[in-house]
Amino acid sequence: MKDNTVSFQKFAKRSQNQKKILDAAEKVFAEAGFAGATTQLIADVANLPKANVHYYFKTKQDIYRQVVYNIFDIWMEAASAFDTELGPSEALSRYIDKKMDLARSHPYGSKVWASEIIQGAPIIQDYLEGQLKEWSKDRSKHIQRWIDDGEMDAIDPEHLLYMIWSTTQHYADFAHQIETLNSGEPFSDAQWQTAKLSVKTIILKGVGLCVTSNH
Amino acid sequence: MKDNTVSFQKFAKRSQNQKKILDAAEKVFAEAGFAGATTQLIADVANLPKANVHYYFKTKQDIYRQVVYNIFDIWMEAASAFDTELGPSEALSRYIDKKMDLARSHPYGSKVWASEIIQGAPIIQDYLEGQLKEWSKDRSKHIQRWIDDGEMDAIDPEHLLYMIWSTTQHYADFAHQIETLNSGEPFSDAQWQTAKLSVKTIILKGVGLCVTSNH
DNA sequence: AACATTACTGACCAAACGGTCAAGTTTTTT
DNA sequence: AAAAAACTTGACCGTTTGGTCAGTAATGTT
Repeated sequence: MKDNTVSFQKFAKRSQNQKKILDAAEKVFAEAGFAGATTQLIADVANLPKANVHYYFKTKQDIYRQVVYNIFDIWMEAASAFDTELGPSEALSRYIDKKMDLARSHPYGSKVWASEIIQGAPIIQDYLEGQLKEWSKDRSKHIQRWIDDGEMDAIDPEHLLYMIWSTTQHYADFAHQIETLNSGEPFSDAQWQTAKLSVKTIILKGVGLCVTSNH
Repeated sequence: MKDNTVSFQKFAKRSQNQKKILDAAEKVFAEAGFAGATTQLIADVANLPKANVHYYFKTKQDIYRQVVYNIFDIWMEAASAFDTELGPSEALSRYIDKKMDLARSHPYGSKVWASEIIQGAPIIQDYLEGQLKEWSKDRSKHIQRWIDDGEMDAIDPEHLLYMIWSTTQHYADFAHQIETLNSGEPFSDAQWQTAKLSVKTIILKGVGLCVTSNH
């Protein structure tokens, strides 16, 4: 059988094993840090022999790099929720919503990202200086325009962005602390709802806006 | 000479070397994580032979534990700035100020703390369940009282605390990212001032208060 | 001066690590 | 069916690690 189906299966197997490894690695890197993560543990979590992991990825750093890049892509895609065509209330509201959803759905990714930055971004410095810088300068300008148009309070745009990033990511990165203070229980759906609303309410009102509707 | 001076010197030498080691360790743990920090590097930064480090601390985990405990003490001391005898504006304002000052003066400590929580607090779980839980429940009650008395908006007190923690600590933990977005330069005095004011302004206004004065 | 305690350190070691490799199996292509 | 390519894996290896230890120096005590 030499039709496309076979080729697709071949591709699927490779890509499928790579995904298994990357998923396992994301969790292990998040819970142990780069140095504390062993290839053996990644292999165990992925349910593969260690040598097989090295068949798909040459080095531990290659796996790590791929994990961080994947996270970065997800962040950047979420960033498009910050649609400046909408008004400031709507744009900020949607962006915060999206970031809170990601904090819940991708906690490991957020943790790996946080650890990477804490340690001085030895791997993804180029992404910080490139895409992230560009994106944040661009959004800052839009926020400044809203301010100039009198649509919101005169707040330094970059600090507003930092506040949104830190607050939303806190629910992923510090989930363990929050869980401990929540009687050891993870947030329920209702608690996540409250969290999202609290964050949006404080930040929007804090810059002279108000929450428009609930997404 | 068998007076107190001698005993004090003896004590001073021991305590002085321990401090050298702990200061070095705080930096190394912050920049490499627990697993990535080697006792050799800690020794090098402390300017001591490795064997000497192990003379004062039995294991790497003992050093780490001490570092995290020291940080926790500093956080808790800062927490007293949240003086509930003052009104909500003054209390929150001072607390945010104090936390921002610590983000600037103790960035390594904040980073070690963040990494520890991210990895599930394997070492300091007892502190989370004890002192931190007690403190935050207590402050939450005070905030709730302010709300009940109509002194501020009805915001879930715990989420307000999380917002203060995440926002202030972000300036320490993500300092490298912020620096990159700031043309590779660390914040100047004026920029720190702006940061503090921005954070206070948004949060206080966000919960229906206003910044009282500048400390 | 003799003794005791504390401080210091180079050399060493077992364990764990990231990574390799040769020898196998399975799958795809011809 | 046979050759080629891709996948799988147990066994192995050089390096690095946290930690030990015996021996020495310095300091304090009598």
